[in-house]
Amino acid sequence: MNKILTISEWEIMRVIWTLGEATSNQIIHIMYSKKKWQPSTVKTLLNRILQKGFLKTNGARRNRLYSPTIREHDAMSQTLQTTINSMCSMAIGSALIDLFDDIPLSHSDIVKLQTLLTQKIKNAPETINCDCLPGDCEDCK
Amino acid sequence: MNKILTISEWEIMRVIWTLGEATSNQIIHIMYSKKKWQPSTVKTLLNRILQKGFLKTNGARRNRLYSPTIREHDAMSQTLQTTINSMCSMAIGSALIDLFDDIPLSHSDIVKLQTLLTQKIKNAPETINCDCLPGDCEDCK
DNA sequence: ACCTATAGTTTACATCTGTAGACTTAAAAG
DNA sequence: CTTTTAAGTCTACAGATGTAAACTATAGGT
Repeated sequence: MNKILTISEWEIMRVIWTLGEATSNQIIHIMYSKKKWQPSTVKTLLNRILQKGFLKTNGARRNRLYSPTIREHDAMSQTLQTTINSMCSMAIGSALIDLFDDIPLSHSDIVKLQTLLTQKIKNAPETINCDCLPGDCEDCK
Repeated sequence: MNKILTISEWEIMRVIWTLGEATSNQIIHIMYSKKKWQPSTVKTLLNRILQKGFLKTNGARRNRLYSPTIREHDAMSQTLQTTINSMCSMAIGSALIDLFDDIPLSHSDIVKLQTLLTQKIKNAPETINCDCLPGDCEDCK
């Protein structure tokens, strides 16, 4: 599946991931208090997400339960990966470093990240090549 | 400016950032070899980016030079930040950790990241709260 | 068994995106 | 000076997205 959740769809998915499963009614109420979205908006989004395959239902004709078909975690990585794939490989590192300044990370996240980096540095290349131009990019040296 | 570059627009921007500035003709050729995009496609994209304010021109009526109004770096952080803002704060950390496994990072990027984390861990909170439901999220403990 | 409220389905519509052909006009060539 | 060529502008069009009203049918109440 190469579909991608949009920003609005993410808002819906977040509440379902958090609740584990939910009825449209629940989601409608939550989205109203979070965003003042109208019931129809939520219903439309729910169907679109269903079509994209990120949600499934228990099949009930009424008070149907919606639940995720993918872990939040995996969806996040996927979405971020897609975004990053359209950017210059050479510049990703420093952009992420910048980003990290603003992103709230828990103590344990940081420890995990440090462990990962300690591993990763062992085989890290000296430089990452720019892949913005066809062929070799002389300007990137 | 709260505009965001789309995936296709990123492709164009990447070459301009790499070259510093460029004529439409240059970009047309490069995009043809990279993506087989037709000249019109590039022209349209160029204008849309201009309208969004991420590019400016030198005003020439012909062989006009296009150049960025924002650093690649900053555009990257901005775009990633927007994406991340629609996700659960609590889950970002571990999603990024996952991501890092696949992202190529240079030796020096990793060192910088390590330095940053060493700083960041000093004031890191024990946990980051989930912000997917309105009010306090009991399910996230 | 009948009514009603509401969950679920259809339709709507403006804007954005991806992709590109057609048209205009002025710079370059002859 | 006229012609040609190509850079820049306009138009196009299907599909995605954000946002929501209108419609339908049935589960649950009386």
